[in-house]
Amino acid sequence: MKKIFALVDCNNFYVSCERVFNPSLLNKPVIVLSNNDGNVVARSNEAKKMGIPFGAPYFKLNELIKKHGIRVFSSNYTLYGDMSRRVMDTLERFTPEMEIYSIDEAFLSLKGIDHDLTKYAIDIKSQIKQWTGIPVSIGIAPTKTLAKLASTIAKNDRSFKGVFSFINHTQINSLLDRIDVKEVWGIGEKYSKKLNKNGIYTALHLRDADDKWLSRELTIMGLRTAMELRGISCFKLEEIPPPKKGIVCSRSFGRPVENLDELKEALASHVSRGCKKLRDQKSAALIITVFLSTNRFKEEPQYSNNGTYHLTDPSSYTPALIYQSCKILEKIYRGGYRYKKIGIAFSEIIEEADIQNPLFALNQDNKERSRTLMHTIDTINKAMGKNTLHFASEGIKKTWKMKRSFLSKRYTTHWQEIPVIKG
DNA sequence: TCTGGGGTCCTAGGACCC
DNA sequence: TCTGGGGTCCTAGGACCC
Repeated sequence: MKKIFALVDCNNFYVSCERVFNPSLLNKPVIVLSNNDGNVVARSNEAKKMGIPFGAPYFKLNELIKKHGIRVFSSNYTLYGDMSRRVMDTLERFTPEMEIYSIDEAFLSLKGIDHDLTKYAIDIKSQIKQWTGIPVSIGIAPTKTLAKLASTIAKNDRSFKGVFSFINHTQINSLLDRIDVKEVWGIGEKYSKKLNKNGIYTALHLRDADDKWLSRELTIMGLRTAMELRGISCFKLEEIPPPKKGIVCSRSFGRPVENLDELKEALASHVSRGCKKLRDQKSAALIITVFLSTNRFKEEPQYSNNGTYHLTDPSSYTPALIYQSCKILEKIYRGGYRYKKIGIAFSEIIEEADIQNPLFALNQDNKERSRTLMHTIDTINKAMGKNTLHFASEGIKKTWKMKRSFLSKRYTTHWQEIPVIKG
């Protein structure tokens, strides 16, 4: 049977989440900032119309914000993560096969749905709106790449009311010819420039480009993208997310940090989060990398470096990894610089099931104890809230923590912050 | 004063081996 | 003086995504 994909894409997701719990934001320009209140990562349609680009640094927008009364929010990932889960739970009721592609997007397989596909998608859309308050756009097509484009068409052309399907469409060529090639999934800035230089400006041009040229200039991935535009499916639905091959945890500081002990605190809390991610996916790492850097936007002495340590046994045991990463930090740290960011990366990640106990492990008891300790901490934190228990090395005051000056409440996950309806 | 964080895949080139 | 050929593994870097 022919494949049929639907891409469900939440409109301006973070802004929409804020609006669900704060209706005064409707029809107003709203932006949401990245971690540390750095850049704009989500914009309402009104904000987009004012010409605020994705990624604009917040501090450059002061005037515009004042002039137009733009509402500003810090990223509230606790809220967005929970809203995402609600949207995905709703989608799951409509199809057994689905891939959660990102916090605000999911691919569905509509193979075997025998009623009118567009009508079905309209039902999905209104159900999500009703149950979660989040508006979505839905694109339907025989390949993922076309489904992505279909959802963009659905979003941008109001006459489609949020749903567009390429299936059995008679005007595909003229539609593809109206889409800039850089809108195509997999074609970024560099590739679109290269394509333009060679006379390829639209999705239609890319579809009809020469295969050999494509695979030479854009690698096999570019060729696959063109194939997908032709309706030949090359990217399948990934229903079960594969375990991560690398895990990175880093943050920039709310203020410059010079002091080694403060860097260690920040590092320890990143390691702690990273180890939790390892344990959540039932895996352990063999390689730790620590990296730190100064603020590259400042005209002041710059330094960045990283250091790596290979563990003898794969581990996800927080205290051990904090210890090792601090040793790495001591090696790469140079005094006299104003640091902006520190982070940790875990690689060579092994699944727990594949870890063989070393033949002559003398410390089997210790291992068992470590595992129990981690499990206990994770369980308590799950029940009582993140960071109920944490390691002393992560610090108490954490004055280096990221800035989040415009944080909304955690409406859906904390009893104290639940919205109250006044009668 | 102020510029995010976390991933994936592919390729070229070097090291090393027979 | 001559400067093989093929294979594998690893790494760094480049491209992309949200």
